[in-house]
Amino acid sequence: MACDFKTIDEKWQKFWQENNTFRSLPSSAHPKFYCLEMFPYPSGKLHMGHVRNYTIADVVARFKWMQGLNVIHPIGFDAFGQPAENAAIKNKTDPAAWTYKCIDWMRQEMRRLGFSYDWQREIVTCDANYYKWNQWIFLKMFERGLAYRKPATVNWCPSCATTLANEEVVSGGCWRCKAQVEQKELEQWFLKITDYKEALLDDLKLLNNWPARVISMQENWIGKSQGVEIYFKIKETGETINVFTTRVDTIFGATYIVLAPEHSITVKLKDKISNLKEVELYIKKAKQKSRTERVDAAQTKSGVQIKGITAINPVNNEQITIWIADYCLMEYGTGAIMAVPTHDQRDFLFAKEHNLPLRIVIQPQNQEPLSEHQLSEAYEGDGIQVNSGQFDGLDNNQAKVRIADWMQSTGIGKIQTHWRLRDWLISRQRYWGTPIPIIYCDRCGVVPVPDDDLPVKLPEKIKISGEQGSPLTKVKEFVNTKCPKCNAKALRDTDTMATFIDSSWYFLRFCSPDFDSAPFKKEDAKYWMPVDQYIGGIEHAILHLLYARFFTKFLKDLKLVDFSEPFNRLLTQGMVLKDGIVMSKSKGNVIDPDSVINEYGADTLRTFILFAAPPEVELEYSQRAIEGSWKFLNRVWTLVSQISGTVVEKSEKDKISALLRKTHQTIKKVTSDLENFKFNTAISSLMELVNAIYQEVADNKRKDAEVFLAVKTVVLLLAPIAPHICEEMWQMLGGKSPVSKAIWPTFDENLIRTETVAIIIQINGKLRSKIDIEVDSPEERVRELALNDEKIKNWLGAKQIKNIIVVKDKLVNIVI
RNA sequence: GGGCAAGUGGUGGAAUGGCAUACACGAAGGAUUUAAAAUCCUUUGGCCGUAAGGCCGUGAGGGUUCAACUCCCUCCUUGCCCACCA
Repeated sequence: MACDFKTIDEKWQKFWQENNTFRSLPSSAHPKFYCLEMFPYPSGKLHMGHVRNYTIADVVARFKWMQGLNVIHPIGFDAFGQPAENAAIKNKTDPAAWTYKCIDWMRQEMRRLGFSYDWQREIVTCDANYYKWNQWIFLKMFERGLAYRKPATVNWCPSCATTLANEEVVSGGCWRCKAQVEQKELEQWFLKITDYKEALLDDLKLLNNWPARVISMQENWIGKSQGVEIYFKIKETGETINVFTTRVDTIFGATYIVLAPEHSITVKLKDKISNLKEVELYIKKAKQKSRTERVDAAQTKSGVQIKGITAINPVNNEQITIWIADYCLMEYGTGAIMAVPTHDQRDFLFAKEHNLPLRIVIQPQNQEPLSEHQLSEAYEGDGIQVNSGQFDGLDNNQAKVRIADWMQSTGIGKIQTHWRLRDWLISRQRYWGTPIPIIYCDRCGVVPVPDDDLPVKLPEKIKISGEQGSPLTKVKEFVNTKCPKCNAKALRDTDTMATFIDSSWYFLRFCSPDFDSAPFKKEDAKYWMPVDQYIGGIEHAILHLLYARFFTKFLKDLKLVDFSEPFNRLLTQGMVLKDGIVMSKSKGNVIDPDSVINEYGADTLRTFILFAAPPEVELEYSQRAIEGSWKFLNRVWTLVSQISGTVVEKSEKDKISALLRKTHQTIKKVTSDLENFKFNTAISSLMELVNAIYQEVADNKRKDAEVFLAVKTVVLLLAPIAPHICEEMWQMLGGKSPVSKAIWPTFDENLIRTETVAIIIQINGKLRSKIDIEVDSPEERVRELALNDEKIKNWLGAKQIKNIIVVKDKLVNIVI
């Protein structure tokens, strides 16, 4: 009789819900375990990527429950964001209505997958009870000077009169109306994440249980680099241009200087520039380009020389030309670079384009010396200094240090540390987000909304057209207010916050979701935090994780938390593919999880997704493999059905049977596999145990205590993976309380140990024979047995034995 | 362009430096069935051989080692992330 997955799914989902099985409260009786997945954006339906993410987390949570830990496993919705606004424009509805509809749908799907959430902790970030605390944290940052305003450029569509996100700019045009996108400067709010750059970098060392590649991505993003700031004098005026370089060893090869179009020197020395018109035209054009356009690798090496002024290289007093090029960005370094075309590929291409001089200053060792006129690309490797004055003959890495010291002591440069990390721009000219709690008063200036007036509520049911700027600017009741200081007429900030703010501290809100006098209750956070296991996609490896770390450090400075890193252990799961490409709407290869659940049940989908690949790598969706998982679960089901009604017979006591040993081996293997997220091999070994039970029942017609134990063990070990049918089977086997809260089985090392062990015999490293011998046999005996083995004797013949290597209980290798 | 992964049967994938291909899918054969589905059992890396058995084999080429899918070097391919980041 095949298993009726659908009925069983519903029965147990109802049971868990009615019995609050996964409700978690602080308790000193058991150690806590905080299991968290990256909460979803409510876009409409769950996709396979969600299913994978949440299934992995669910197995971890259920496994920890069964191991007796006090587990917190919450879920919520990251509900603010542009898609809701766009959907509202398209369907002429309200973003709130659309969002809550999506949430209802997704919540239902999550229930249908049997996830063990504590639903009483659910949070939705577009709820004023949540975003109130975004505003509160923002104001705390404002008080401490960590939130500040400065002008910044945005992508601006002149025809829609609205700002565009980078992804809404499609090859230089607006995605909706195709109009040419402009760059517009606006006063915007920034958070001073750079104040925490050192801690953000240093504390990466504490994250031993994060994937190495996420650590290195964060390191690169923070981008600490040691280098030298070099002062180039302008011959004609005596002004100085500061240049930052990490390759000071190449300074003698600098043959020109490149400035960012925004560099102030062009304005300052206007009068001296002989081709001013040409220069100004270039600057104007460069400023119109979006950042992405400017950094587009396909772009030609455009640039223009500033005529009438020349720079002096301070190390050799050489006069060199000065250029402006849009590939040089003002935000990095000093907005000016020294160009060394022989040892930097970008400079090389630029120099070739504009016919600029080359000089080699580093010669590679152990190969033909390079020459300027034969160079086809820059040489960026190490070597020996040449054409470098008193530093000739030094190894370039040594020279780097010597030149830097020399520059510092002679005052032509200064050793400096540069960071790539910029402050975080959080203003969005959008409706569907947290209003920025700031009021502008003619008399008092920038005034923060007092704590007592929080939340600044987002006006509801307003018209959103996607045109004529931010919708909030047109809501008079919202914009017009009174200054909290002087009570005069004043205006609210009409921007909203970037949604990454919402996800930067939500893990703390889960600890006390209803608390109403602070973002979270200190004692609760102290009990539950930090997150023991965090699980999510690699696409969040940089921004989300960095912002969450930043917020945590800030909250520590506020003394609201006593730890500096929010996530102890991180798992980044791989993507779900179909036919070798990422499953996505745009590719049209999406499989709806719902349809799989309807046909095969939630447990089948869960088992498949865990079995098909290790969690960190890509997973290829396969209908056949779904059926395979379904077959396996049915096999287990059939076994339990057959055995559950029968009388248990006594088993022979005197010896440890193969089945009992296999049972204990499987407990050991599955336990360690689940600890290490090796779900695929955990399932394999469960399959092996099930196969072994089938053999016993078929061959020996056994239905004794050992068979019962083996079957019960399968149900327990499988419970985190396929919880619905395991609950049902557990009940069939006489379990009184839910298997979800049953005690995880333990193994007996004595039952695993065997008396004999198979030793492999190699000749010159190749397998030639095998023998069974007693465990712990002395080397002498192993050697003797190996040499007396018939097959080995044949192989050896009269050949001379050079050496024999014996690895205890494992192998003998005879070298001839 | 930079950084980081990965490359193993027809397919998804196993393998603390020690039996390569566990487990599963697919395929072939068999049992059961009036028949089919489902289920159960057997076989299944390639080549040679009736067989016993042998040889080859983890992207390519080198190296270290008694022994390499695993460690080192060079290269190729694919994927991901970041990107004129000085």
